[in-house]
Amino acid sequence: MLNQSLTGSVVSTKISPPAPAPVINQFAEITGHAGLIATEFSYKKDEEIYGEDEPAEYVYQVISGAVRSYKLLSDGRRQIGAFHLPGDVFGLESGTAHRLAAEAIIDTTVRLVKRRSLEHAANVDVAVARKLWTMTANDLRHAEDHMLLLGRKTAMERVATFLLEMDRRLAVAGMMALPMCRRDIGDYLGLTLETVSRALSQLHSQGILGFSGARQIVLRNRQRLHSMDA
Amino acid sequence: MLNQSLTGSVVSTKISPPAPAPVINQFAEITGHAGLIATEFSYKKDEEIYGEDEPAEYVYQVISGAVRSYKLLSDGRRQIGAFHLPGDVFGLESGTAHRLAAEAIIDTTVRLVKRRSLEHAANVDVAVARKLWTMTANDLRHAEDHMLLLGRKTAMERVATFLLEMDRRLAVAGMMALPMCRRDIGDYLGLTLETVSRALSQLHSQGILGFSGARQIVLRNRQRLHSMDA
DNA sequence: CGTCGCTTTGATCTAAATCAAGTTGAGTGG
DNA sequence: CCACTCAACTTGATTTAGATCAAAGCGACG
Repeated sequence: MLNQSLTGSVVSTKISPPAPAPVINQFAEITGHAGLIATEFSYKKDEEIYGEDEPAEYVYQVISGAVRSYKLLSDGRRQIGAFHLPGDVFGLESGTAHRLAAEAIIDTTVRLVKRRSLEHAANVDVAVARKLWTMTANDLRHAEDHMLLLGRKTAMERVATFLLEMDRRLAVAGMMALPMCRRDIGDYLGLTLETVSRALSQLHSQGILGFSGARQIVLRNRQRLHSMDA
Repeated sequence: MLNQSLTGSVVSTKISPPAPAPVINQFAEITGHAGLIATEFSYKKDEEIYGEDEPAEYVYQVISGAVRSYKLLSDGRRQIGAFHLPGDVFGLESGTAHRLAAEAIIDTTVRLVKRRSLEHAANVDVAVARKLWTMTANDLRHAEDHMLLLGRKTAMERVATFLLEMDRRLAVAGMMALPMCRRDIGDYLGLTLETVSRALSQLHSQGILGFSGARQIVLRNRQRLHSMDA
């Protein structure tokens, strides 16, 4: 398991600073600012990036593709805590181990830097330290919102919240191409895949969304969806 | 709402450094190290400490009593994200607003420091910055564990997990005195108060726990409880 | 152009919610 | 000190949202 994250197929390795990517955020900001060494790496669909409780050697940023972070119970029940889309940083830990496992949902390329080198940069530069704290605080905010969803929202409310989240995060030209299957959505929302499917069908029949293929969705009435998200 | 946290009954205000409290943790560590000004303050049972989305002027530490942090849906459904017990820091935000509301569960005394002064200390001292990050990361870890509970555990598993958590955090001489009512427990576990009560009754009838009053609980078989927590 | 994984839809089941009384016990006032 | 009161808790009866079981569609890819 240790170094498992290095067993995927190598695509390229290069020094980063002027990031070449369609990714314009925080992580490049940090790697640029602190002169860290970033490497690119790719994973096939369903490949594990790291396991739960595995030593946290690297911090990752999605360049292309999509990742799920999750916990498992001993009998296989799974809770997905977050989906990571292009630009998102994941696997950032304050301690030495990953609290959730991570897998590529589809073929995915990530940028990665050694956790130790980020921590070193944080010791030297308060702005880096601040950024790490802010990124963890953003993950916490998402988790707090998601606890409310999991503990108290109905199935329809959960699906509405999910659609609005994905619309915000990955809609291009008013359409979203979901990278994940119905089971992943269910394991994110604390529902079964059948319940997710039924909720989507109902929204479709009400004209609130349109499909072009099961995973290509257009929201036709965001306002009504907002009114359903509780 | 602004400054609401100053409308409670004042008990005392004093400069902190050599903390007089039965509380030995992180927060005193920071206030001592960075020479911050800490104030004590008290809240009556069910009094609001701050509201959701209110400006985060202070960071708090429980000296005595107990606090619930929660979110509400518009129709009143409530999700308690965490209980804060003596020694715990709460209300720490990386941004400028509180993401959850906080209320005293019973009469409670807290120590508080201005968020701005903590942030200033973090700009000067990397160790303080690191501590703030670690505290937020610990909250995130708890939230991640709780998402698994809320999304995937059965009612009995949730109650077993709750009992083991409270046993770890507040048992004295093998007995725990719960400060919160069944409804609070339900709103923490994503259950109704009746379901919580039934699960506790079942554990009682199986001899796994003993009661001396509804909120005084002795765990008689932690191992069986662990085997039920999934 | 066939196959297999994904998705949808239908039928049935069930864990937990809801509705509804009682019971208990901590705190109050006589 | 005792009795009263009221909120908290327990327990029972019934309902229900979502899970589970089952069987077609469909569509992307080899």
